[in-house]
Amino acid sequence: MMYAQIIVDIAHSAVDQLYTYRIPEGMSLLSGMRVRVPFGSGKKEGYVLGVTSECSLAPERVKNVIAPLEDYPALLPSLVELAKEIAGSTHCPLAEALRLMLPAEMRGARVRVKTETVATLTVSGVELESAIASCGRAHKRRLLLQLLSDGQTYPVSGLSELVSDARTGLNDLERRGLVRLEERELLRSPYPDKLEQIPDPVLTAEQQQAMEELMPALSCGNGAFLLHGVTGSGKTEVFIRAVRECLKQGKGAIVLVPEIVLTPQMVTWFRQRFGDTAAVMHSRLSAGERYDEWRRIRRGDARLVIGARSAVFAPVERLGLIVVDEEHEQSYQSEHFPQYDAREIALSRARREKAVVILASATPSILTFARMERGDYMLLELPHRVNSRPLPEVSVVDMREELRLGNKGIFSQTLGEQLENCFRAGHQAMLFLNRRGYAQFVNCRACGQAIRCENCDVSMTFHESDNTLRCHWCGARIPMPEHCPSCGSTYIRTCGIGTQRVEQEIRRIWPDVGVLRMDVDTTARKDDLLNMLTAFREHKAQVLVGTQMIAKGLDFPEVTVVGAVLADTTLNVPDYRAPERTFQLLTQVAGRAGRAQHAGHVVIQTYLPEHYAIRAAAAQDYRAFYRQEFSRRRSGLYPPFTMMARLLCSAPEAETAEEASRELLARLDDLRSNRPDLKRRILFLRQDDAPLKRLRGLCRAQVLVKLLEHPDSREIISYMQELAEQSWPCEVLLEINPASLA
DNA sequence: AGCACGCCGACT
DNA sequence: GTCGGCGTGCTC
Repeated sequence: MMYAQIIVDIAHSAVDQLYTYRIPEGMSLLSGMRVRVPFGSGKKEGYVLGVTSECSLAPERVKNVIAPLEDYPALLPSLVELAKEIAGSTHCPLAEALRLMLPAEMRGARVRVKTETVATLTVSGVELESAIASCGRAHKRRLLLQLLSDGQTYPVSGLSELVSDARTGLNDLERRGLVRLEERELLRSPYPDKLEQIPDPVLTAEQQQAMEELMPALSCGNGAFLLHGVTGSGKTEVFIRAVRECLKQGKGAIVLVPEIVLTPQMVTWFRQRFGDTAAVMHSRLSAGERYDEWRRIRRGDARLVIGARSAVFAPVERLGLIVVDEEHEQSYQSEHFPQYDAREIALSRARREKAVVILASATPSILTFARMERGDYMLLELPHRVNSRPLPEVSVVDMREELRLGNKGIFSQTLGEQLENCFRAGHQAMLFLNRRGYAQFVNCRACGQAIRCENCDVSMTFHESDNTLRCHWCGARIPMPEHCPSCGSTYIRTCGIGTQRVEQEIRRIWPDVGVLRMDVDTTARKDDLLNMLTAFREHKAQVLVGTQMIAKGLDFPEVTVVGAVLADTTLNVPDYRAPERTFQLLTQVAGRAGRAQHAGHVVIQTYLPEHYAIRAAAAQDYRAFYRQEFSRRRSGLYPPFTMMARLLCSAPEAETAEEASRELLARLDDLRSNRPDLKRRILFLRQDDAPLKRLRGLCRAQVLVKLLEHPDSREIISYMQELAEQSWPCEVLLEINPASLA
């Protein structure tokens, strides 16, 4: 008798264990298969993690597996191991981690295999001739036989377009044994169009050098690389060659991009070079598309996968390479549970499966560059743009000076002139401002209060389009009031600028120039974003105004002027990563200029022209920025030297959250007093309100712990995890180095 | 996650 | 006396 060790697909710690089921006679189960099993009073889906002939349980307690859900193991062994690692490190139930490995719609059988009927001729030569001759007045049947006479298989739907009611004729021909009709699986492809193939460009000496360093690693199947190349240096060409080498060796590859919008562009680049082998994986595919793409990959029909962070779990066997493009992007960190970081997963998966990892960026994250310096990654550098195109010329404009000269507008004289010249020459421009809406906030000149959201502890942003105030945290909107809600005065005004204001200003100064604005307000629907990018690429507008959405890796050859309308918006965020984000954003934005034949101009407007992040970005000097930022992190005790852990308590009543957080603080304080060895790893421990005291109607209190980056700190984190999992009168969430400390 | 069992309050 | 609240505990 055989038994299966099964994880039931319930993401709850109470059932996070292996259950033993009997495999009935005649059923063959393999490790990795999904099954239906009786559980408690009902039926559940489960994952077979092992098959044994032993069973230590009393036989009457063991139930039978009902049936496998697929006839193949949906989970690759290496991905099961990866799931175990994620479950262990993020303290989530194994079922939850296993779910990451499958398209969501596969669970609960919410999606079906789509099929079509296809027809093939079963006869040829003389037999076919006589069959055609015997058709007599049945013209349609003769025509069908002639259409099929090349021996190829054709879908019935296609034949129906040429011959009306083809199905009737084909049914008759099948009865007579001339044609075989069968059901064939149909794959819903997100990018069905065929693309023209383009030849390989000649590699630059730097690209060649990078390939030479990559080749031995690709052959022996291990190694992690940091590909640091300035914007426009042709990093993509290096991945394309590395992927090709990998496929040539019969191995598979995964290319991660930070944003779903960047996938079509990347897919096009790859498909232009190797046809339709690439599969796409990201959360915006339709259920059917995602399932079909997943199956193409699982069956080995697609060995190259391109996608956003979830694609790191694609079921690619014999994986040879994982590329993480724009490695520094925040979006590789998952915001929902389990909170994984696709970069770390890529490194771990690659190590396990003997694959190469390439982390690529023009502005590597401080953490990645520090690891490279420590020897974790090999450095590949592309310090020059392809075809010796110069980096764009960057000017920094001091907006204080501008004000002193009497310019109260949002464009400095320099930016104004650049835009004017650009428009006159018929070129395109991009204006970047990391704040959507019309104004940053609205305040009352009588009482000085800014208007705040009822649910969240933040000031609301004015949206001119519908004369509303909106909360950018919870999405609440209220009509723009005429009186101050606190003192009733009518002296309320808008402060600061947002993308809407920039758009309006362009329309005012250059009424004939076409403007497109891209931010979450204009790209709400599924295809808005892609449509706008296409429109801009096709020159349907001359200026693109946008938030960081427009900064990332997009390639618009006609853009010659790029303006950062107010660089300080990202710098003034109270977060230790603000300088890093600002530098990355400005460098990326600047890199959008002058990518083709025309030289580019970049104007950075700021009230802080002396700041090292702005200076380094203007000089396009990554290493200068890295050196300063690294020493600031060390002296200020920020990551990667330390880690921040937070227990966040949220409850409808402030009192509940506060009490819980005080109790949590007390427990951690006990740990600190009882364990002198751990005490020195704790840099600080404090309880207070979260910076956003109220969010979406919940009151939030927190316990913040700053720890030295040291193995001992693991134990403290584990203890905090245990605390979080205990039952509290409110929700308690543990976050490690959270992306935002709001 | 579900569903059972179990111990205390107001209802035909 | 019973119906029903949701607290604790188990599911191969």
